[in-house]
Amino acid sequence: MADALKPEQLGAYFALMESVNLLHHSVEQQLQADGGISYVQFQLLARLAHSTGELTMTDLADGVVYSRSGLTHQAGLLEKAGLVTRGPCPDDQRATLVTITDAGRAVVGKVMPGHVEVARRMLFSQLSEKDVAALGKMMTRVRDHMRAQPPRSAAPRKRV
Amino acid sequence: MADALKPEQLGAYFALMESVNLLHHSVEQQLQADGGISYVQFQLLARLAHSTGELTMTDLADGVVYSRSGLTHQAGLLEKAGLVTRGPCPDDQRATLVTITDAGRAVVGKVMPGHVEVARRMLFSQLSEKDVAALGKMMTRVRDHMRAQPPRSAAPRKRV
DNA sequence: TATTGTTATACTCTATAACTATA
DNA sequence: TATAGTTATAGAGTATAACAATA
Repeated sequence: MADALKPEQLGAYFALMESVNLLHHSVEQQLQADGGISYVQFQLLARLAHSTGELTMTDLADGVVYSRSGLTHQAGLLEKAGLVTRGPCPDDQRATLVTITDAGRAVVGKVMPGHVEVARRMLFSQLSEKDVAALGKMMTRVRDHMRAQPPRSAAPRKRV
Repeated sequence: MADALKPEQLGAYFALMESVNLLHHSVEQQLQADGGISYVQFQLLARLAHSTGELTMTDLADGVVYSRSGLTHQAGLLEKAGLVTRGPCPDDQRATLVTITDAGRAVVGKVMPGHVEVARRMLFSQLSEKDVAALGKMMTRVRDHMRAQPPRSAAPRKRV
């Protein structure tokens, strides 16, 4: 039942997608250069650093990664790099508790200034305070809506 | 010389990145399901369809792909799928002219309604007309700035 | 000498399915 | 029976470097 988007909407949509693509690309480069990590890994480390320091795999996955195996893979890489450790979870024997190490926190700290620099140079230099406030409100609303949306692992049209 | 971002900026930044990630992910799924193409391929086809129908590889790459070989690869896939053809360019013997086929236009047409539907459901349902206008202005400004920024292929800190 | 594009190659990310173990 | 996580594997995307041809 969806007709075409209004030209304004279409323009906003493409500008949004392209801007974030470009930003994302620059951020990936910066993170790789300054800390040898990807944006996904940065998100995982940041999430751990901002919590009590340890989270279960499932908690860690939410919103960052779209498949269990993908997270296992990334957690394995982070562990191999010494940035996190994995151990049993006392509350639930099935779960794995991921803990950020001092080295992990150090990487987050090392990477942050450059990360902020990129965001500032590419994004915030072009936005007024009002813009930022408006953008923040909109995107928070949008994000919450998206997170709520379908069961998060929407069925990908399987046969059978 | 960059200090930490203000909390508002940080919040806006992360909400923006996560929203677009989620949106991008949904769009990829929709495009794959409805047309068997990726978002990058959609962008290339859309760009061709909205131009005269044929563009040189370099023109086609701008803003969509970050390496020559990546575009060659994608163009090869599109050609194999019968969605574009590649031929010599009369103006410049070095260049390759990429032309969208009827099948290519058909795929764009086939995929559009679902694409719009996703954008509407995930994004525009949460935005007022004013929001869209503001977002469009901001992101257009940001995109133009990003495109202008460094020489587009910023030197990736090589050794030697 | 600079630019356009391709090739070969290698690496990363992601996803599916099958599996183990706990709840 | 459902959930948490891992493994194996396969597929797609992307980038680097070396190369050929033309400007």
